[in-house]
Amino acid sequence: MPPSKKAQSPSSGASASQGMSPPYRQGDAATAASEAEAADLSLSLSASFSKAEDEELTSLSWLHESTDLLNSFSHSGLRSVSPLQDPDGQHPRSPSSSSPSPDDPLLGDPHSAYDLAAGANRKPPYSFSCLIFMAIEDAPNKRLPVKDIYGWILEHFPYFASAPTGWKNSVRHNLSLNKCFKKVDKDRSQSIGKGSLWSIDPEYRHNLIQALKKTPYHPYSPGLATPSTSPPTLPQTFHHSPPLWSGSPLFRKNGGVLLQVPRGVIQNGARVRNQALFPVIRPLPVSPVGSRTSAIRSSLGDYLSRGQDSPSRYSPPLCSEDLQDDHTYSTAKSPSRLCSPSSGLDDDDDIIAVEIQSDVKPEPREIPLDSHITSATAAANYISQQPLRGQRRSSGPGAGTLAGSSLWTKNRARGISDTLPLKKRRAAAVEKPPESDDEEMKEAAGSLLHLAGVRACLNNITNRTAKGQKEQKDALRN
DNA sequence: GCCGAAATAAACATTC
DNA sequence: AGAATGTTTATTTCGG
Repeated sequence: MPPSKKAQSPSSGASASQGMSPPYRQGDAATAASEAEAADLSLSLSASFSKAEDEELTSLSWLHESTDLLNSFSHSGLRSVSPLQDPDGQHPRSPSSSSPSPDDPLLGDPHSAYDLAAGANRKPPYSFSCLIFMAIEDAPNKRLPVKDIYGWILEHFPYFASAPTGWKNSVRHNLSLNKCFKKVDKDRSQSIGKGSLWSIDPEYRHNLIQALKKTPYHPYSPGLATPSTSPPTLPQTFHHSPPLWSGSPLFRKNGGVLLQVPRGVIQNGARVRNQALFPVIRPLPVSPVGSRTSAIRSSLGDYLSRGQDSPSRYSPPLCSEDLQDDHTYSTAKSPSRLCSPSSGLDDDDDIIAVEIQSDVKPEPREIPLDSHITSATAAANYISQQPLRGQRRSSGPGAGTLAGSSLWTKNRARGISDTLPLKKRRAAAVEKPPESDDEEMKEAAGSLLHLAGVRACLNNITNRTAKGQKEQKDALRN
């Protein structure tokens, strides 16, 4: 395509994803909540998480309930923050390109981050994948034809009503390229007219949830403020915040008043301190934390202990705190993918965060914790399936990460059969052992398997005996 | 400057 | 036939 055409594109260069870098500013009254509040919250969270154990991941209800709880927490002395806006009102500013200004009218306004008025002319902060995910999740049957996905996006994001029509192409592009989405077999869904129904691949569902957790409006997105300049406000465990959207059960349950925005408008989930929605996040060893943090961590610790006591039970999706690994749901190779459908691993499988000790930065990685990943082979396989650096363009056409991670899969799949449809090739690729011969990756695999294998084995053992579990955990932490 | 992630554009195929 | 849908490739942008 001629570059000139690109230049003419009104939306070129203003991708939503790029606006998704944490455009937050931390509030200055975030330390107001009392110790007692933190303790209470801790207890409540524990109860909430305990309840979550009994729920299935097929529903986000556990998420929303926790959101509710933490929303109340957010009103107990923590100040809301808002995304920054470009002077043109189109895109959130990245923190790097802006300096906090006390005069910013958005600062502290809990409802201005992405409200109806702004939404009409501001590009949504959600990637297309997230938009599609939300649309499908909002559907009664969790499946939608493309046309209805358009409709949902239009309904909830007025921006697109006046946006160039290319966004529809992008939606279709995402649906096709993103392995998180899959077409419903048309045999079972006839009479919907042209096209197919699209649904979320359960295998990648938590990846999408993780993507949503990266809503740019989350005030404590890692890129927001450096720890040195920001007093400890929220616990580390509050690092990711799934947004609420109008169709979410919680939002509905509260009659749309939960977050006090007009019904039908996408809610800025960042205003909700619901970090602990993902209770199996294992807090990393970080710099000194406040008592609130400690309280939450204590709560999480309890949850973790209980969760490991019953490993077969539900365990909410883990969110790695590693910014790189977790940067997108697609790059974070789905742990379940690791074990592939044939392994029987599903969303209910336990996942552990492997904490790689580093003087510079901890790099937890998601490793499925089940019988399939307790061996060095499994860990090595996990590593070997990671996309190799430098393969991006040379390995073939790619459209980014959604596309990019599937890119790797696809390219591998392509070697299997160029004649099969893309997604069938993917499926075939999953069954085929990885062919990575990259020595560097093997070395990395060795390193990681040591960490992952040791930990996974430990956990496996501890799953058998509650007593052993506690001891192993202690040993692990030491 | 490189890389990753995502958006965007477009060509082409398929389906209705 | 034409529009909608689906797939694929190429390119661009921007933050890290």
